[in-house]
Amino acid sequence: MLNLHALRLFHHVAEQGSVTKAADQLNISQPAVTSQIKKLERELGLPLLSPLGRGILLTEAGKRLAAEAGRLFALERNIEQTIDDYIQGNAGRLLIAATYLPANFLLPASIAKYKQHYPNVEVQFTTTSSANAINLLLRYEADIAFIGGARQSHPSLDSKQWIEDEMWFVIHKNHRLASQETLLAEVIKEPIAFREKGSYSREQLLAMCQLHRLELPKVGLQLNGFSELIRVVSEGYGVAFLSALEAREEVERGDLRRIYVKDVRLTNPISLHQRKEALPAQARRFLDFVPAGL
Amino acid sequence: MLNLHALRLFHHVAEQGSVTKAADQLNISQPAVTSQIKKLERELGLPLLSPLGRGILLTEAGKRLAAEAGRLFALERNIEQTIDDYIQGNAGRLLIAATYLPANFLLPASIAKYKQHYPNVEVQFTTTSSANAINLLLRYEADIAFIGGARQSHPSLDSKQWIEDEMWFVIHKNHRLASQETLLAEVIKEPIAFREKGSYSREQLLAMCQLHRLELPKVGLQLNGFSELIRVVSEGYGVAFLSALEAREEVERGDLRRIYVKDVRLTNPISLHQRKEALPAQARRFLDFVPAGL
DNA sequence: AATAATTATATATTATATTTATAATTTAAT
DNA sequence: ATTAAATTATAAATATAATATATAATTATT
Repeated sequence: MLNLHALRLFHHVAEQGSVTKAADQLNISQPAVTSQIKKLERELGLPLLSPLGRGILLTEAGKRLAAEAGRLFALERNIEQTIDDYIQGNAGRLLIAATYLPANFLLPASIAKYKQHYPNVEVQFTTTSSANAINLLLRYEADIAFIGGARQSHPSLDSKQWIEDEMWFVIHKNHRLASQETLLAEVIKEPIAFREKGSYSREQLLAMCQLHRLELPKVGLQLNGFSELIRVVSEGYGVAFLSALEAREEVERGDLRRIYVKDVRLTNPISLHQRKEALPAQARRFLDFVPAGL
Repeated sequence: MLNLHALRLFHHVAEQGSVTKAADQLNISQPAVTSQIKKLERELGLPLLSPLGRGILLTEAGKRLAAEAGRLFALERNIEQTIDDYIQGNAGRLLIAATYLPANFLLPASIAKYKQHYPNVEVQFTTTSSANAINLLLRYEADIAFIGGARQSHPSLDSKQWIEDEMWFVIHKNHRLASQETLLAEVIKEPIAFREKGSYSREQLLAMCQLHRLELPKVGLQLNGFSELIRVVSEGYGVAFLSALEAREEVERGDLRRIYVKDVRLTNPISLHQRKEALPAQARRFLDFVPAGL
């Protein structure tokens, strides 16, 4: 096990060819340098310097050791550079977890812009359930998580509201309710195309019916993804209750129309989660590319 | 400038996956390790470890740093090995200086044997004047010097007598004095083939004549190398006064004959010189292959 | 709930590196 | 030849840093 502190001082002495100059460069006193080099010589059992006039000369062993020390401290500088790149967020990994809504409608644009600015950062983007996103954060397998719907959280995480998306009722453009104002009681007379059990939209809608003391709507269809849902409603079957983000494109294109349900105004909260410790630079930089929350 | 001490402890922690095990391995207490790692985290501004149950987990930055640290400490072991080879005398350089007599008649056999045992040592063998041999020692451009003739020396060098070679008078095999006993006074009536001015044999012979209060011999021929000298005498011209080592082969072959000069018994001392500090292992090992002095 | 294992923290102690002052050596200058 | 300047070496005192001890806090295991 080499004495790397003493070796560092020796490295400077070898480079400068002088104990005094090395001490100046190191901002320590000359005797401190002499003493460390004597110590290194004792530890190695090799003479490294020999006096030459007023000054010193490297012995053969000294020259060889200096060459090796040069390699070692070059590697050290290399590592420092790597660390600095990492700290600056110019290298390393960016670990993002998200649920399907932000993963599909909000983040892709941000990730693309981020990658253009930080091409050397390896981006790992995981779409998963909100519960698993939390786990990834805790296990350091994600640095930030974007979670839509239910406000999942955890005591050792920091969470904040990010975007509040409106919930929309949508229907086929030729339906009599298309673009009409009406009430929830009217809407649930129509067959409803639902997402899977436990999904935020489904739970919210059922809760709203209970609140209004209405009969629960009949589950006309149950579908697993938002695009399947939209396709079915576009084909003319029933009403869908979903995030504006999911439906906006179809509505703007005119394939679907909203129903303006006056007595229901629900939103789908999307939140941002991270560990309590300081955010890694990669994630911090990424957030610069993410549209600000409301 | 990395804190290489703390980095070393961190390296062990990363390798063991445990602060406690690393402390055991390092033979220091567990809090010493924890404290150094906290210090490193502060210095780098990066979290390296995070608690995981009872135990720790490397952060992303920790994993990256551990990989870099692995490279650095592997290089350290490499250097240690190089140093050890050097200390054992299995690598490095062997720097020998010698004057022509040991360089030609004594050392070549030793160097050959040494090289067979230590093929990885670079041998540098310089034939030069005795004064320059001393300089090479002082400038660390030689580790040992074999000097024939005048007993050169220097206060900061250790010198010791090594071999005492006899001085011989030799002459052509058909000469009337060939293999005869006689006196110096008789010999110097013959023409003498001399080496260059200042050479040991020439000075010694002239001093001997003065001591015996004889007229100085006439310089029949002056030659610069011993082989030229021998060739001339072999061809039948005059008497040569030289080291037994130089003449032995020719005498044994019968081309030359000695003259046994009863009132002159001179020797050519060959001495061994080194700096006062410990001899490098390469030179120490080499001396094992050198025939012991008288 | 109790125990064992592990890391974290606080304080005291020890070890180590550094400074200050000065000596010794050598070169260069007068 | 003396003197002055530059450099490294040495010794003692000081400052800094690393470590040990004791204990707390956390978590997994029984």
